[in-house]
Amino acid sequence: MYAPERQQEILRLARDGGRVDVLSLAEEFQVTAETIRRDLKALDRAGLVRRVHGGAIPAGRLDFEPDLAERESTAADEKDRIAKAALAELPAEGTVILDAGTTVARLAGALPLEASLTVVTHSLPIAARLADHPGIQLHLVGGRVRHRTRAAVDAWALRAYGEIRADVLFVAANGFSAEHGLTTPDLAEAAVKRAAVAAARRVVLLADSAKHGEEHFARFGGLGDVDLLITDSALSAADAAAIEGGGTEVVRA
Amino acid sequence: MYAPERQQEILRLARDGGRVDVLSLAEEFQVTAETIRRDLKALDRAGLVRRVHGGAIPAGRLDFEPDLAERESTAADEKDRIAKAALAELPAEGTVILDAGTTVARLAGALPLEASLTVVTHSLPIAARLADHPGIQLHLVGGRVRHRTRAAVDAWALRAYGEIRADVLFVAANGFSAEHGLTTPDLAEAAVKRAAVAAARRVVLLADSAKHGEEHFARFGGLGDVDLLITDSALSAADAAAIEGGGTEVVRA
DNA sequence: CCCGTTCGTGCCCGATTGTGCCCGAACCTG
DNA sequence: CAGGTTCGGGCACAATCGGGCACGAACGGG
Repeated sequence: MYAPERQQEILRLARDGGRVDVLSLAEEFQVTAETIRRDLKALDRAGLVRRVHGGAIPAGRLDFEPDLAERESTAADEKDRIAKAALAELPAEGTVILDAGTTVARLAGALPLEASLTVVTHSLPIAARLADHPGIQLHLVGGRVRHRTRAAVDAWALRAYGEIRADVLFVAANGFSAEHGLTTPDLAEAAVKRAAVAAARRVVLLADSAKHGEEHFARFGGLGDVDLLITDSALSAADAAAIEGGGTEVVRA
Repeated sequence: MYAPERQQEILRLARDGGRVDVLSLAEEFQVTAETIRRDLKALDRAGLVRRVHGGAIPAGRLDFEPDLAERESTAADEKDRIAKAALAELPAEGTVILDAGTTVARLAGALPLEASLTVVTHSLPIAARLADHPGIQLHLVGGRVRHRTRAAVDAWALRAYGEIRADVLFVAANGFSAEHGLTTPDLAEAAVKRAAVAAARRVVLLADSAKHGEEHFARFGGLGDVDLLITDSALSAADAAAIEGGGTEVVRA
């Protein structure tokens, strides 16, 4: 039996039973658990199942995002501190744009209940989190929704950002550096980020220090577009000074 | 049972019952209270429940009037049957628009995992539910988000629906009757519904029989705009016949 | 026909995760 | 304010994970 056949069958079993587990599958297909793990990883990357400890669940069954709750726990502390520090950059009143991303989602969750703001976002999880916040006027930016990031992209999103002007944008990036600027793996998302940057008077980049020096496929701006970078204390003082030399203020939370 | 499964189930219990408590959950799932606390913490971090001493309550239900919640749960069976019946109206492939509303949300949750569709919606909960469905290309309609319904309205939404053409629209209404047509309490939502109706080749109305004869502030169309009404068996045969006389097919699930 | 490359798989081992237990602190209730 | 309940952080243990390495089969160019 070939690997793709096996994966197809695993997917069928997962959908039929609502769940599969590594050891039973290994027994069933007469292969080792490692191979099953590789299969599940492949299916997970394809977005067809959701990997869990010990097995997998077919995608679409869960209506919450485990990664938002726990998978980010590796850098959760840094992200929390960054989000906390970002609160200080919120205007007392006015309009802010929230980009997609777990750190920005933390910020959204940390918004004080008495905050009174207009928030614009193209991120589905962030919108869901803010929808019942009493003081927030929420504007959702539409578009095609990418499965992986749950963020809206493409024409509708670009046009919406082209029509507005916000006081502050909180933006995330998968990689940032003085040389290569701000990068992210997906072109469509990069385009939306670029449009959001253009729509904001002030740009605040939220990125933990692990992103520094990283470089991904799509570039959506340079550090010169960023007024303030909020990162964690693991960014070296030298790197911070280099960035500040370019005119970007740096906060190490 | 995997942790995410348990958390999903806890979330369901919380939404159904309006509340959950740590000890009962520990008993129910045969784990210790610590584990339940961790689950609740994860759900709390994801913004899906709100943690309280001794348990948790589902997020977003805080401002719900109890009688509204109760009415919702009493009609749950009907809504489920209606949603099930609506599945038969899905095209094998093509584009469908999903309006906001609890019955339509149930339809969204009941979409088979192997479905392959393009879905357009302006409802935040429905979008969240479909965002990681592997076979669905999801397009989100943006706009101002109303707190109460978590649906996007106003200019962006109207323009988006003005630009598309879908095979089927599944629409909800707070009231429907041959005389007064389709009504809902909010003008802005009515405008969006009207735009959605105009964007679809076929209009399917999902409404339990309690909505029949009800009349609300904003009217967004007549029964003549509806090709098919799916309701429950409590709608009298006479009423059904009257509606069918107007050219609208009626299914009593 | 040969041989280097690639891919799938199995094995090993340190790292991670989920869960339970414990205890001081915080919290409700009366 | 007192007493019991619940919380949350720390620790431990077992299961699982994932990266690295090796082996063998299939493939393809010379």
